[in-house]
Amino acid sequence: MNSASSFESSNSSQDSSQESATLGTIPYSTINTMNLRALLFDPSTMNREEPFLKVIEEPVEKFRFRYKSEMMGTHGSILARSHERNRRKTYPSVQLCNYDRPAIVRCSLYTAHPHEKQRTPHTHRLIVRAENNMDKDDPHEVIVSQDNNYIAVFHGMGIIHTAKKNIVEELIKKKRSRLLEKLRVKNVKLTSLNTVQESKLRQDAEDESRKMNLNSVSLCFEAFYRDANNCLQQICDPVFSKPINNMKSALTGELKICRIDKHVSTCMGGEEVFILVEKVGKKNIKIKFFEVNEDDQEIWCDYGKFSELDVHHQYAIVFRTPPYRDLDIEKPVDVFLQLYRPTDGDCSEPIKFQYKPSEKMGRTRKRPRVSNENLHSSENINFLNVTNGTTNGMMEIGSDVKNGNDNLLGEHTSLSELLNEENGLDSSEFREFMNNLSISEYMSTFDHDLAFDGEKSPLPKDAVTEIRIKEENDPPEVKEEILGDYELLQKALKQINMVLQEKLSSDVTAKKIENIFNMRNTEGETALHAGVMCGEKDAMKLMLQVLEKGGQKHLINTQNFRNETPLHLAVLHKQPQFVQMLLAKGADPNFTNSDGNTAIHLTIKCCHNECLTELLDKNNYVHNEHKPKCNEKNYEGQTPLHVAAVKRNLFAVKSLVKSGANVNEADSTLGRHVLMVAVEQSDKDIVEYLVKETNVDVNLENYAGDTSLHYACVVNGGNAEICQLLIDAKADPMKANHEQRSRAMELPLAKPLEVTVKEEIESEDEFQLHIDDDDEDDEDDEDDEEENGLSKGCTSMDLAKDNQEILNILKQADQYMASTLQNESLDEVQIKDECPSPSEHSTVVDNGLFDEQTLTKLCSVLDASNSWTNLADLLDYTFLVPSIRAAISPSKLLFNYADLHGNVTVQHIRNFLEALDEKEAVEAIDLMLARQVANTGGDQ
DNA sequence: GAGTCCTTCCC
DNA sequence: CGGGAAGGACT
Repeated sequence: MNSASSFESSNSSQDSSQESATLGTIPYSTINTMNLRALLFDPSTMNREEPFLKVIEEPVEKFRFRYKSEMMGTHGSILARSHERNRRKTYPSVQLCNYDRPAIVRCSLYTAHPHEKQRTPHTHRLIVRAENNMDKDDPHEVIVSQDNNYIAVFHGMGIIHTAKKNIVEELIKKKRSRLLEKLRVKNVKLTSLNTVQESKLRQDAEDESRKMNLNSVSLCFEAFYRDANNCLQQICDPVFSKPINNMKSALTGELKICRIDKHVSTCMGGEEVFILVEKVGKKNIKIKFFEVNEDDQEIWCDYGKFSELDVHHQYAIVFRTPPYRDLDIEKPVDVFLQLYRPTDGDCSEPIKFQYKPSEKMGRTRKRPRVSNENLHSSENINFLNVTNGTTNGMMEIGSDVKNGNDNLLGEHTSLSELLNEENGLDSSEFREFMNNLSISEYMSTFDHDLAFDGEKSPLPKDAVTEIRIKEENDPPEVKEEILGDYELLQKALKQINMVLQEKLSSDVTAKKIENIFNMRNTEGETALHAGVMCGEKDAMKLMLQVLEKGGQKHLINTQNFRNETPLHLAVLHKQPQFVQMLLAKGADPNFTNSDGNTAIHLTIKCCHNECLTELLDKNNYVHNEHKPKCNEKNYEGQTPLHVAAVKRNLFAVKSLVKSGANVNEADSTLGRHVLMVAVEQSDKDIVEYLVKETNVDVNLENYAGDTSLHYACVVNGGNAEICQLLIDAKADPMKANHEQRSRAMELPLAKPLEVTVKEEIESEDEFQLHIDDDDEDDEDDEDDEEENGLSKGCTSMDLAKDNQEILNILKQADQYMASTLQNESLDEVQIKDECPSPSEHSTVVDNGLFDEQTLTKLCSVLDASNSWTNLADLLDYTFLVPSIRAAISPSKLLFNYADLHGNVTVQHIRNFLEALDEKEAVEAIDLMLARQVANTGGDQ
């Protein structure tokens, strides 16, 4: 394509008559635009063309630029791209076409600017190693002729990375020799440049050096012949190779995920994932999740959720997974995850990631969930059958029930009797409870269902697989230990019944009961867990009573292998009545499961507000020595409030706050408090509730020094509504985080090659602006720094600088703060020694420039006359003008800016206004100064 | 003064 | 060759 473009450009300057001449015998009129291109590339027409250069072998895309100091020894040379495909070494080559005499083809190093017209010699050196171990600089020349088919091959070239300090000198050297050569064509004797030319050269070199991309170069090929004066005459336009990029540069560097802390997420998304990455720019990186079909076509994609505040330096990103496209998947789905750089579209190698079905919280297996309504559904009874595994088991239960003598719990009367024995389980309360308990009814239902449905009914799939897996995996001798939920429950009830029948002494009974509640299934669960799982309300009542009366209340908190207590399971299965029942019998709500979650955490994770209400209801704790703790952190470091905010559950947030949860508690992973989490979730309602109805501290910062406002400015591109809420709650937009400001990080990492000239210029301006900002910061002296901690880091204002809407909101706070600052510390007006103003009474900006009266006056005058724009110019705040123009009072914003950001004195402003001939304004300031002198004098 | 970037050095 | 890192320079 290079040859094509140069070819076309060489033609494009010619008018049509020449063009038809160029095309030889073909009459111009017969050539339409469609076949013009084809004609030009037709070999038969080509040899009638003007000479041109054609790149035959492009150089490799990436090559290591070495510093001079690295150049001892050999380091390989620039090969051609084709070398990557075939094994033989090939080198960048060009062919001179349409030329029939020997010629010189030259290769030198140029910038890789996207527009060829703007390419200039590059400051790096293109060298070829010579015999004496000396390096010869470009240009490199090769003679072409018929002998080599007019092909120039450039081998053995390397690129020396010119050190920063030498860039300008190196450029001047190159430009000088080129200019001399050019001038010699007209004036053979010329040996040096005049002063004007030299200084122009230096100026150009300095300009170019500033914007030169040091990590991308291009080879420039030119063709010459020697004229009678031995001067080089150009044969045709130069052509350029495709860019060669510096392999070692961090800026064009490879995107890479080095490590990830988890590679599975539920399909609901929202899970926090940490990745370590090779250097990225926080403003120029995305995390892409995508799925491909069998044909490797992308069928779904979404992006990890994070803000620039979640990019740790340039090497780690903490993000939340996006939800998968289908939230009801039954099986895990494999997807991929990769880094994506928007500016150049570059991607890292994808790594595997898996979405798993959204599970019943805390459960890895699916179990049939039983609610009271379908308590005795045939499905569940069938499950029981299967659990028993054998007909034998079925028979056992069936016979138990039919045979009234050695029964489970037998019938009502015998049960009542049993309970009346002097076993320590006797009490009127318990008797009453048992009288209300229809065990026989409960059992007969069992009987009925068993007899009725028997083994005929289809079994629930999950139950079957679950059991089979167990049986296959477990050795036969422990088979009898494998108990399903129902089986376990049955066994426990049976044994309880037996114990109660046996009329033993109370301590033996206690021992036996303890044994019963130490029976575990394969999940490490007791009959209590099983009772919850099965939704057996009556059985639960019985068991809890037995435990209580037997004095083994602690067993109510027995944990399964995931450290879940029956209470955990009650909330996981969204059974508020069990929660209440368990709490009433003394269950401890503060046990944590293996993820460190209390029942409160879990119920919020499950979004079950009824259970939460029960957990937090004081009435449930009347006889319970354990009170719920609302500020406990799980192993993710979250308090229940954090979870509630993540789940965007306003009800839970409110309930927790009312129950004494601390709204200012930080999580232990990032130091986020609830407000910040709510902001991260863009949950306006929770934010509003927190700022308006709780004692939340809006200016709390996380470990990184970010406040909620920082987040509000950047999450999802910034949320104006939430910013407004925070600002109204007195959030401080000038509070800086702990980030170090580094210019390099603010520059786009890699510029797309397609970038237009205009864009380049614009970004240059932006760069300039940053420098200005920084300079201001540098001049904002240490006093400022110590007083406000403002000097370093990034403020919300900084983060919002690309979002006009939010910027305007933050500016309101500026106004507010300016006025409070003033009211609070008007009498502490500082006088600065180093202040350049001759006036002793120049006030320092951070105490407010003007009193209210004066400010109002100034604003009305300057807004009316529009002189505020001129003042902005004089104060060097020209860049502010467009953003504050639309404000009700631009002057006020200007003064606020000057007050908080600049080191402008009242005297400066006064003098500028005088220069602008704003007499009324000057007068107002003078009046104010006079008042201040009077006040100060009075005080002393 | 720490965090980055640049350059040199080394294997 | 290509990767890594030390150490100085630069914000």
